[in-house]
Amino acid sequence: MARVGLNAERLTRAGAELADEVGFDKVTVSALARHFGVKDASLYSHVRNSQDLKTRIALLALEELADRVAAALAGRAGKDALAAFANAYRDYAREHPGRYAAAQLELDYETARNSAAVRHSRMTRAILRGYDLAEPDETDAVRLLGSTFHGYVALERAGGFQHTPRTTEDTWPRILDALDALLRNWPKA
Amino acid sequence: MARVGLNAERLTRAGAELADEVGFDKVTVSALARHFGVKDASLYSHVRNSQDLKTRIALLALEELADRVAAALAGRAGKDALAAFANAYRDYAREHPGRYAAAQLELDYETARNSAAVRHSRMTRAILRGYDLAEPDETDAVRLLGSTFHGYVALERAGGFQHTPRTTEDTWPRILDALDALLRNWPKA
DNA sequence: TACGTTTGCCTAATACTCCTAGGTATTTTA
DNA sequence: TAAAATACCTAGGAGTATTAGGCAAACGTA
Repeated sequence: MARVGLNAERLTRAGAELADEVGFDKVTVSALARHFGVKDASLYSHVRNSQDLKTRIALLALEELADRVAAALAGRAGKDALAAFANAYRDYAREHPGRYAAAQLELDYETARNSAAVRHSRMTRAILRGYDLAEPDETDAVRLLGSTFHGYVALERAGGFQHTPRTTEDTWPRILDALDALLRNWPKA
Repeated sequence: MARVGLNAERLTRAGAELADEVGFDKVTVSALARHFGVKDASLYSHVRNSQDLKTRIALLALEELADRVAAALAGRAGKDALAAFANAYRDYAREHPGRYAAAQLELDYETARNSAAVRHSRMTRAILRGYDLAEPDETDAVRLLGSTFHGYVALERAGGFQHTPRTTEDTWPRILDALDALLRNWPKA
Protein backbone atom coordinates (compact mmCIF):
# COMPACT_ATOMS: atom_id res chain seq x y z
CA MET A 1 0.00 0.00 0.00
CA ALA A 2 1.04 3.54 -0.66
CA ARG A 3 2.97 5.15 2.15
CA VAL A 4 1.98 8.52 3.47
CA GLY A 5 5.55 9.49 4.27
CA LEU A 6 5.37 10.19 7.96
CA ASN A 7 8.21 11.39 10.09
CA ALA A 8 8.57 13.11 13.43
CA GLU A 9 8.58 16.58 11.94
CA ARG A 10 5.45 16.17 9.85
CA LEU A 11 3.68 14.70 12.84
CA THR A 12 4.75 17.61 14.99
CA ARG A 13 3.59 20.19 12.45
CA ALA A 14 0.25 18.46 11.93
CA GLY A 15 -0.10 18.16 15.69
CA ALA A 16 0.48 21.89 16.08
CA GLU A 17 -2.17 22.67 13.48
CA LEU A 18 -4.56 20.27 15.11
CA ALA A 19 -3.90 21.96 18.45
CA ASP A 20 -4.87 25.32 17.00
CA GLU A 21 -8.06 23.85 15.61
CA VAL A 22 -9.35 21.75 18.47
CA GLY A 23 -7.19 22.60 21.48
CA PHE A 24 -3.84 21.28 22.65
CA ASP A 25 -5.34 18.85 25.12
CA LYS A 26 -7.30 17.19 22.32
CA VAL A 27 -4.19 16.39 20.33
CA THR A 28 -4.01 12.63 20.70
CA VAL A 29 -2.06 9.94 18.96
CA SER A 30 -5.22 8.47 17.53
CA ALA A 31 -6.57 11.81 16.30
CA LEU A 32 -3.30 12.41 14.50
CA ALA A 33 -3.33 8.92 13.03
CA ARG A 34 -6.86 9.54 11.77
CA HIS A 35 -5.69 12.79 10.19
CA PHE A 36 -3.10 10.94 8.14
CA GLY A 37 -5.35 7.98 7.46
CA VAL A 38 -3.06 5.48 9.15
CA LYS A 39 -3.36 3.25 12.19
CA ASP A 40 -2.46 4.50 15.66
CA ALA A 41 0.37 2.05 16.00
CA SER A 42 2.09 3.48 12.93
CA LEU A 43 2.97 6.67 14.73
CA TYR A 44 5.06 4.93 17.32
CA SER A 45 7.91 4.46 14.88
CA HIS A 46 8.28 8.23 14.74
CA VAL A 47 7.31 9.37 18.20
CA ARG A 48 8.06 7.59 21.45
CA ASN A 49 4.65 8.13 22.98
CA SER A 50 1.92 10.67 23.54
CA GLN A 51 4.04 12.73 25.93
CA ASP A 52 6.88 12.85 23.44
CA LEU A 53 4.52 14.12 20.76
CA LYS A 54 3.26 16.88 23.02
CA THR A 55 6.76 17.87 24.00
CA ARG A 56 7.75 18.18 20.36
CA ILE A 57 4.78 20.44 19.68
CA ALA A 58 5.71 22.54 22.70
CA LEU A 59 9.29 22.91 21.46
CA LEU A 60 8.07 23.90 18.01
CA ALA A 61 5.81 26.54 19.50
CA LEU A 62 8.60 27.91 21.66
CA GLU A 63 10.85 28.23 18.61
CA GLU A 64 8.21 29.94 16.51
CA LEU A 65 7.33 32.32 19.28
CA ALA A 66 10.97 33.15 19.94
CA ASP A 67 11.51 33.83 16.23
CA ARG A 68 8.58 36.20 16.14
CA VAL A 69 9.65 38.04 19.24
CA ALA A 70 13.20 38.35 17.93
CA ALA A 71 11.93 39.82 14.68
CA ALA A 72 9.63 42.23 16.50
CA LEU A 73 12.40 43.36 18.81
CA ALA A 74 14.99 44.06 16.12
CA GLY A 75 16.11 47.66 16.12
CA ARG A 76 13.81 48.79 18.89
CA ALA A 77 14.52 50.04 22.38
CA GLY A 78 12.70 51.39 25.41
CA LYS A 79 8.95 51.52 25.26
CA ASP A 80 9.00 50.59 21.58
CA ALA A 81 10.73 47.36 22.43
CA LEU A 82 8.40 46.74 25.35
CA ALA A 83 5.33 47.12 23.15
CA ALA A 84 6.79 45.07 20.31
CA PHE A 85 7.64 42.26 22.66
CA ALA A 86 4.26 42.27 24.34
CA ASN A 87 2.34 42.45 21.09
CA ALA A 88 4.33 39.65 19.49
CA TYR A 89 3.55 37.50 22.46
CA ARG A 90 -0.13 38.34 22.54
CA ASP A 91 -0.65 38.11 18.79
CA TYR A 92 0.90 34.68 18.68
CA ALA A 93 -1.42 33.49 21.43
CA ARG A 94 -4.43 34.77 19.53
CA GLU A 95 -3.40 33.41 16.14
CA HIS A 96 -2.23 30.09 17.51
CA PRO A 97 -4.09 29.32 20.71
CA GLY A 98 -3.23 25.63 20.59
CA ARG A 99 0.46 26.24 20.01
CA TYR A 100 0.47 28.86 22.73
CA ALA A 101 -1.06 26.39 25.16
CA ALA A 102 1.58 23.91 24.06
CA ALA A 103 4.34 26.39 24.83
CA GLN A 104 3.09 26.35 28.42
CA LEU A 105 3.70 22.63 28.80
CA GLU A 106 5.99 21.87 31.71
CA LEU A 107 9.27 20.61 30.36
CA ASP A 108 11.81 18.76 32.41
CA TYR A 109 14.94 20.67 33.28
CA GLU A 110 17.16 19.20 30.61
CA THR A 111 14.63 19.68 27.81
CA ALA A 112 13.93 23.27 28.83
CA ARG A 113 17.65 23.98 29.02
CA ASN A 114 18.10 23.04 25.37
CA SER A 115 14.93 24.72 24.13
CA ALA A 116 14.05 28.14 22.83
CA ALA A 117 12.92 28.96 26.37
CA VAL A 118 16.47 30.18 26.90
CA ARG A 119 16.12 32.69 24.07
CA HIS A 120 12.87 33.86 25.61
CA SER A 121 14.41 34.78 28.91
CA ARG A 122 17.34 36.48 27.21
CA MET A 123 15.00 38.56 25.07
CA THR A 124 12.88 39.57 28.01
CA ARG A 125 16.01 40.82 29.68
CA ALA A 126 17.02 42.66 26.53
CA ILE A 127 13.93 44.82 26.75
CA LEU A 128 15.19 46.30 29.97
CA ARG A 129 18.35 47.62 28.38
CA GLY A 130 16.48 50.80 27.53
CA TYR A 131 15.68 51.34 31.20
CA ASP A 132 18.03 52.08 34.01
CA LEU A 133 17.82 49.03 36.23
CA ALA A 134 20.64 47.37 38.14
CA GLU A 135 20.58 43.87 39.60
CA PRO A 136 18.68 42.48 41.39
CA ASP A 137 15.99 44.92 40.26
CA GLU A 138 16.48 43.82 36.69
CA THR A 139 15.69 40.21 37.51
CA ASP A 140 12.64 41.25 39.46
CA ALA A 141 11.46 43.41 36.58
CA VAL A 142 11.97 40.56 34.12
CA ARG A 143 9.77 38.41 36.30
CA LEU A 144 7.13 41.08 36.58
CA LEU A 145 6.97 41.54 32.83
CA GLY A 146 6.87 37.83 32.14
CA SER A 147 4.16 37.31 34.73
CA THR A 148 2.01 40.16 33.52
CA PHE A 149 2.15 39.30 29.84
CA HIS A 150 1.59 35.64 30.46
CA GLY A 151 -1.18 36.29 32.93
CA TYR A 152 -2.93 38.80 30.70
CA VAL A 153 -2.92 36.52 27.71
CA ALA A 154 -4.13 33.60 29.81
CA LEU A 155 -6.99 35.54 31.37
CA GLU A 156 -7.94 37.11 28.07
CA ARG A 157 -8.05 33.73 26.40
CA ALA A 158 -10.17 32.31 29.20
CA GLY A 159 -12.65 35.10 28.61
CA GLY A 160 -11.94 36.66 31.97
CA PHE A 161 -12.30 40.22 30.71
CA GLN A 162 -15.58 39.91 28.88
CA HIS A 163 -17.99 40.92 31.60
CA THR A 164 -17.47 44.67 31.50
CA PRO A 165 -17.99 47.30 28.82
CA ARG A 166 -14.29 48.21 28.73
CA THR A 167 -12.74 46.16 25.92
CA THR A 168 -9.44 44.41 26.21
CA GLU A 169 -8.33 46.35 23.09
CA ASP A 170 -8.58 49.53 25.14
CA THR A 171 -6.98 48.09 28.24
CA TRP A 172 -3.95 46.54 26.60
CA PRO A 173 -2.14 49.73 25.46
CA ARG A 174 -2.82 51.28 28.86
CA ILE A 175 -1.17 48.35 30.55
CA LEU A 176 1.86 48.87 28.35
CA ASP A 177 1.85 52.55 29.36
CA ALA A 178 1.70 51.53 32.98
CA LEU A 179 4.53 49.04 32.74
CA ASP A 180 6.66 51.56 30.88
CA ALA A 181 6.04 54.13 33.61
CA LEU A 182 6.87 51.57 36.25
CA LEU A 183 10.17 50.60 34.63
CA ARG A 184 11.16 54.24 34.38
CA ASN A 185 10.40 54.75 38.06
CA TRP A 186 11.28 51.48 39.68
CA PRO A 187 10.94 51.85 43.46
CA LYS A 188 14.06 51.73 45.62
CA ALA A 189 14.41 48.75 47.91
CA MET B 1 -23.09 -5.20 50.76
CA ALA B 2 -22.20 -2.25 52.91
CA ARG B 3 -22.61 1.09 51.20
CA VAL B 4 -19.83 3.62 51.27
CA GLY B 5 -22.23 6.55 51.36
CA LEU B 6 -21.24 8.52 48.33
CA ASN B 7 -22.74 11.77 47.25
CA ALA B 8 -21.74 14.61 44.99
CA GLU B 9 -20.14 16.62 47.77
CA ARG B 10 -17.98 13.81 49.12
CA LEU B 11 -16.87 13.05 45.59
CA THR B 12 -15.99 16.67 45.00
CA ARG B 13 -13.99 16.94 48.23
CA ALA B 14 -12.14 13.71 47.56
CA GLY B 15 -11.52 14.86 44.01
CA ALA B 16 -10.03 18.11 45.28
CA GLU B 17 -7.70 16.25 47.63
CA LEU B 18 -6.72 13.88 44.87
CA ALA B 19 -6.00 16.86 42.65
CA ASP B 20 -3.60 18.28 45.23
CA GLU B 21 -1.85 14.95 45.50
CA VAL B 22 -1.50 13.88 41.89
CA GLY B 23 -2.50 16.88 39.78
CA PHE B 24 -5.86 18.11 38.59
CA ASP B 25 -5.55 16.53 35.16
CA LYS B 26 -5.11 13.11 36.77
CA VAL B 27 -8.40 13.31 38.60
CA THR B 28 -10.45 10.74 36.73
CA VAL B 29 -13.73 9.01 37.40
CA SER B 30 -11.96 5.69 37.72
CA ALA B 31 -9.25 7.00 40.05
CA LEU B 32 -11.93 8.40 42.31
CA ALA B 33 -13.89 5.15 42.19
CA ARG B 34 -10.74 3.27 43.18
CA HIS B 35 -10.25 5.65 46.07
CA PHE B 36 -13.66 4.78 47.46
CA GLY B 37 -13.38 1.11 46.58
CA VAL B 38 -16.38 1.13 44.29
CA LYS B 39 -16.92 0.55 40.59
CA ASP B 40 -16.57 3.41 38.10
CA ALA B 41 -20.18 3.19 37.07
CA SER B 42 -21.32 3.86 40.63
CA LEU B 43 -20.18 7.46 40.45
CA TYR B 44 -22.54 8.31 37.65
CA SER B 45 -25.50 8.42 40.02
CA HIS B 46 -23.87 11.38 41.75
CA VAL B 47 -22.04 13.17 38.98
CA ARG B 48 -23.18 13.58 35.41
CA ASN B 49 -19.84 12.83 33.84
CA SER B 50 -16.14 13.53 34.05
CA GLN B 51 -16.55 17.15 33.02
CA ASP B 52 -19.20 17.71 35.65
CA LEU B 53 -16.89 16.31 38.31
CA LYS B 54 -14.10 18.66 37.26
CA THR B 55 -16.42 21.63 37.20
CA ARG B 56 -17.56 20.87 40.75
CA ILE B 57 -13.97 20.73 41.93
CA ALA B 58 -13.28 24.02 40.19
CA LEU B 59 -16.25 25.68 41.89
CA LEU B 60 -15.15 24.34 45.26
CA ALA B 61 -11.68 25.77 44.74
CA LEU B 62 -13.06 29.15 43.69
CA GLU B 63 -15.18 29.29 46.84
CA GLU B 64 -12.32 28.33 49.13
CA LEU B 65 -10.00 30.81 47.51
CA ALA B 66 -12.57 33.59 47.69
CA ASP B 67 -13.11 32.87 51.39
CA ARG B 68 -9.42 33.07 52.08
CA VAL B 69 -8.99 36.29 50.17
CA ALA B 70 -11.98 37.83 51.91
CA ALA B 71 -10.54 36.94 55.30
CA ALA B 72 -7.13 38.30 54.37
CA LEU B 73 -8.60 41.52 53.07
CA ALA B 74 -10.75 42.30 56.10
CA GLY B 75 -9.82 45.58 57.72
CA ARG B 76 -6.95 46.37 55.41
CA ALA B 77 -6.47 49.11 52.87
CA GLY B 78 -3.86 50.43 50.45
CA LYS B 79 -0.65 48.50 50.21
CA ASP B 80 -1.62 46.31 53.15
CA ALA B 81 -4.65 45.15 51.25
CA LEU B 82 -2.64 44.65 48.09
CA ALA B 83 -0.11 42.45 49.85
CA ALA B 84 -2.78 40.51 51.76
CA PHE B 85 -4.67 39.81 48.57
CA ALA B 86 -1.61 38.75 46.64
CA ASN B 87 -0.30 36.55 49.43
CA ALA B 88 -3.62 34.83 49.97
CA TYR B 89 -3.71 34.03 46.30
CA ARG B 90 -0.15 32.78 46.13
CA ASP B 91 -0.31 30.80 49.36
CA TYR B 92 -3.41 28.99 48.25
CA ALA B 93 -1.73 28.02 45.00
CA ARG B 94 1.25 26.63 46.89
CA GLU B 95 -0.75 24.76 49.51
CA HIS B 96 -3.30 23.44 47.04
CA PRO B 97 -1.73 23.21 43.60
CA GLY B 98 -4.39 20.85 42.29
CA ARG B 99 -7.27 22.97 43.51
CA TYR B 100 -5.57 26.07 42.14
CA ALA B 101 -5.26 24.41 38.75
CA ALA B 102 -8.91 23.47 39.02
CA ALA B 103 -9.86 27.09 39.68
CA GLN B 104 -8.35 27.88 36.27
CA LEU B 105 -10.77 25.57 34.47
CA GLU B 106 -12.72 27.40 31.81
CA LEU B 107 -16.33 27.61 32.90
CA ASP B 108 -19.19 28.37 30.58
CA TYR B 109 -20.73 31.78 30.98
CA GLU B 110 -23.71 30.74 33.06
CA THR B 111 -21.67 28.64 35.47
CA ALA B 112 -19.10 31.39 35.95
CA ARG B 113 -21.85 33.91 36.52
CA ASN B 114 -23.16 31.93 39.49
CA SER B 115 -19.77 31.05 40.91
CA ALA B 116 -17.41 32.64 43.39
CA ALA B 117 -15.59 34.12 40.41
CA VAL B 118 -17.89 37.10 40.84
CA ARG B 119 -16.64 37.62 44.39
CA HIS B 120 -13.09 37.46 43.09
CA SER B 121 -13.52 40.30 40.67
CA ARG B 122 -15.32 42.40 43.27
CA MET B 123 -12.52 41.87 45.77
CA THR B 124 -9.84 42.73 43.27
CA ARG B 125 -11.63 45.99 42.67
CA ALA B 126 -11.91 46.58 46.39
CA ILE B 127 -8.14 46.69 46.71
CA LEU B 128 -8.05 49.78 44.57
CA ARG B 129 -10.22 51.75 46.93
CA GLY B 130 -7.10 52.82 48.78
CA TYR B 131 -5.69 54.30 45.59
CA ASP B 132 -6.94 57.25 43.64
CA LEU B 133 -8.09 55.78 40.34
CA ALA B 134 -11.11 56.78 38.29
CA GLU B 135 -12.70 54.74 35.51
CA PRO B 136 -11.59 53.45 33.09
CA ASP B 137 -8.19 53.39 34.79
CA GLU B 138 -9.61 51.36 37.62
CA THR B 139 -10.73 48.59 35.30
CA ASP B 140 -7.36 48.58 33.59
CA ALA B 141 -5.59 48.40 36.93
CA VAL B 142 -7.81 45.53 38.05
CA ARG B 143 -6.79 43.66 34.94
CA LEU B 144 -3.14 44.41 35.46
CA LEU B 145 -3.23 43.12 39.02
CA GLY B 146 -5.18 40.02 38.11
CA SER B 147 -2.84 39.28 35.22
CA THR B 148 0.32 39.79 37.22
CA PHE B 149 -0.70 37.72 40.21
CA HIS B 150 -2.06 34.94 38.08
CA GLY B 151 0.92 34.99 35.78
CA TYR B 152 3.44 35.04 38.61
CA VAL B 153 1.87 32.11 40.38
CA ALA B 154 1.63 30.17 37.14
CA LEU B 155 5.24 30.77 36.17
CA GLU B 156 6.48 30.09 39.69
CA ARG B 157 4.60 26.82 39.79
CA ALA B 158 5.99 25.82 36.43
CA GLY B 159 9.48 26.37 37.80
CA GLY B 160 10.09 29.27 35.49
CA PHE B 161 12.11 31.24 38.03
CA GLN B 162 14.49 28.55 39.16
CA HIS B 163 17.36 29.18 36.83
CA THR B 164 18.87 32.21 38.51
CA PRO B 165 20.37 32.80 41.95
CA ARG B 166 17.71 35.37 42.86
CA THR B 167 14.99 33.49 44.74
CA THR B 168 11.32 34.01 44.18
CA GLU B 169 11.00 34.76 47.92
CA ASP B 170 13.13 37.85 47.34
CA THR B 171 11.40 38.88 44.15
CA TRP B 172 7.83 38.60 45.36
CA PRO B 173 7.84 41.47 47.91
CA ARG B 174 9.63 43.68 45.41
CA ILE B 175 6.90 43.03 42.87
CA LEU B 176 4.36 44.10 45.45
CA ASP B 177 6.41 47.25 46.05
CA ALA B 178 6.45 47.91 42.33
CA LEU B 179 2.72 47.43 41.88
CA ASP B 180 2.01 49.65 44.86
CA ALA B 181 4.21 52.37 43.39
CA LEU B 182 2.50 51.96 40.05
CA LEU B 183 -0.99 52.30 41.51
CA ARG B 184 0.04 55.42 43.37
CA ASN B 185 1.41 56.92 40.15
CA TRP B 186 -0.85 55.60 37.44
CA PRO B 187 0.10 57.29 34.15
CA LYS B 188 -2.34 59.69 32.54
CA ALA B 189 -3.92 58.60 29.28
C1' DT C 1 -43.47 -4.29 62.04
C1' DA C 2 -44.34 -5.04 57.50
C1' DC C 3 -44.54 -2.81 52.75
C1' DG C 4 -43.39 -0.09 49.22
C1' DT C 5 -40.28 3.29 47.47
C1' DT C 6 -36.08 5.23 46.86
C1' DT C 7 -31.52 4.91 45.81
C1' DG C 8 -26.73 3.29 46.35
C1' DC C 9 -24.00 0.27 44.22
C1' DC C 10 -23.51 -3.66 41.04
C1' DT C 11 -22.77 -6.36 36.44
C1' DA C 12 -22.52 -6.19 31.61
C1' DA C 13 -21.38 -4.09 27.52
C1' DT C 14 -19.64 -0.51 24.07
C1' DA C 15 -16.40 2.76 22.63
C1' DC C 16 -12.11 5.23 22.59
C1' DT C 17 -7.23 6.03 23.65
C1' DC C 18 -2.48 4.35 24.51
C1' DC C 19 0.93 1.25 23.61
C1' DT C 20 3.75 -3.30 22.57
C1' DA C 21 5.11 -7.14 19.70
C1' DG C 22 5.88 -8.96 15.61
C1' DG C 23 4.98 -9.16 10.49
C1' DT C 24 4.86 -7.61 5.50
C1' DA C 25 5.88 -4.70 1.90
C1' DT C 26 8.21 -0.77 0.00
C1' DT C 27 12.11 2.12 -0.47
C1' DT C 28 16.98 2.98 -0.15
C1' DT C 29 21.77 1.60 -0.52
C1' DA C 30 25.76 -0.74 -1.63
C1' DT D 1 20.03 -6.39 -7.98
C1' DA D 2 20.49 -8.26 -3.40
C1' DA D 3 20.64 -6.53 1.27
C1' DA D 4 19.41 -3.31 4.66
C1' DA D 5 16.48 -0.03 6.45
C1' DT D 6 12.05 1.41 7.37
C1' DA D 7 7.05 2.70 6.69
C1' DC D 8 3.00 0.84 7.79
C1' DC D 9 0.09 -3.16 9.17
C1' DT D 10 -2.50 -6.70 12.24
C1' DA D 11 -3.42 -8.35 16.68
C1' DG D 12 -4.09 -7.66 21.19
C1' DG D 13 -3.86 -5.95 26.17
C1' DA D 14 -4.76 -2.29 29.46
C1' DG D 15 -7.03 2.00 31.20
C1' DT D 16 -10.81 5.41 30.99
C1' DA D 17 -15.69 7.11 30.01
C1' DT D 18 -20.29 6.06 29.77
C1' DT D 19 -25.01 3.75 29.31
C1' DA D 20 -28.55 0.33 30.57
C1' DG D 21 -30.59 -2.45 33.55
C1' DG D 22 -30.72 -5.13 38.12
C1' DC D 23 -30.48 -6.25 43.13
C1' DA D 24 -30.52 -5.10 47.79
C1' DA D 25 -29.98 -1.79 51.55
C1' DA D 26 -32.07 2.14 53.68
C1' DC D 27 -36.00 4.94 54.50
C1' DG D 28 -40.80 6.50 55.00
C1' DT D 29 -45.18 5.22 56.09
C1' DA D 30 -49.32 2.60 57.32
